[in-house]
Amino acid sequence: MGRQPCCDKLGVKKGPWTAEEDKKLINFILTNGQCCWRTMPKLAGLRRCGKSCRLRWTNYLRPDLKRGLLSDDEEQLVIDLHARLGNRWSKIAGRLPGRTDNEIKNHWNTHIKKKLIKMGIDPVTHEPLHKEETHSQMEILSQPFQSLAEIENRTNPIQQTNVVANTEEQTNVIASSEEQTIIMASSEYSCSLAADQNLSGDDDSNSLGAICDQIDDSLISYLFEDETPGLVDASWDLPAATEIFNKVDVPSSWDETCAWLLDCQDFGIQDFGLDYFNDVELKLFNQIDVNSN
DNA sequence: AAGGAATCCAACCGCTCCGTT
DNA sequence: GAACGGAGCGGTTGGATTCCT
Repeated sequence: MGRQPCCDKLGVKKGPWTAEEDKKLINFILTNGQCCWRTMPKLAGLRRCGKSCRLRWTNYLRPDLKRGLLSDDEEQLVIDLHARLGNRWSKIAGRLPGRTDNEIKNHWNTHIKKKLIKMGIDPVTHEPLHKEETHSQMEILSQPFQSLAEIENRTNPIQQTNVVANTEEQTNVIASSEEQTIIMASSEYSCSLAADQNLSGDDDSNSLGAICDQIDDSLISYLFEDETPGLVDASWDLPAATEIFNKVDVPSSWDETCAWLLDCQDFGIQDFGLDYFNDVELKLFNQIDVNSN
């Protein structure tokens, strides 16, 4: 006997969410909390699968989400964690507050993967793509890279030259130069990774490895634990957070409401407790009702 | 300006894990 | 221990947008 589908396929809407659906979902969760996803769509008056609701909430509507591109530091952390954990996006996301596994996965596939390949690094193994050549190039490196961004910058002059290239011959010469730089970059990356993985005990405070060394062993042991604690640690104290939230004006329109919720991205519901949101949602949805009439 | 290619990202799908009965 | 159901995870897709010719 196969398992039942997570939802009744008939009559279940798919595709992009409308503002009205978002409103219903937010309304329901703020009122009732994140209860059973399976029954939530029905209770919330949504013709959606429970999974779809959960995904929409966790990846887009949650008020504690950060928006926009990952910072250099975040990107660096993702690379390092990926080297250790592989494609365990939820574990990686767990160390980047306000970021979702989906967002990190997308960013990896669209940005970081390409950067690593460009640098001559295998994004799966984090090993240099030209391993045999790499060792002979290692001595050339005298200045450690400080970040992925710097590695990129160092490759830029060649890219600029590439634009000037017109003949096939010129292009070939440039390609080999670029390859050299890629090898150099990947060598540095490998050294950093090795240092990071405690394969090297050298003091390398400026290297990528040093940045990654900020992640201590306790973190790694945590990452391999089965249970994942909340994204935001206990250093958040509820009264202080509530005080901050009390200073936030309740929005006057639905658009503003969405923006307001996104403005709260640095805070999680779990930081304030359901009681707090029960209070806020009263104000919030009184406003929504007024504006929708 | 047009249209094809490339890129991005929200959303879906299928699977696994884990708790409950 | 088996069966079941809910939740979460990671891979993939497809539509929208941007870039390029």
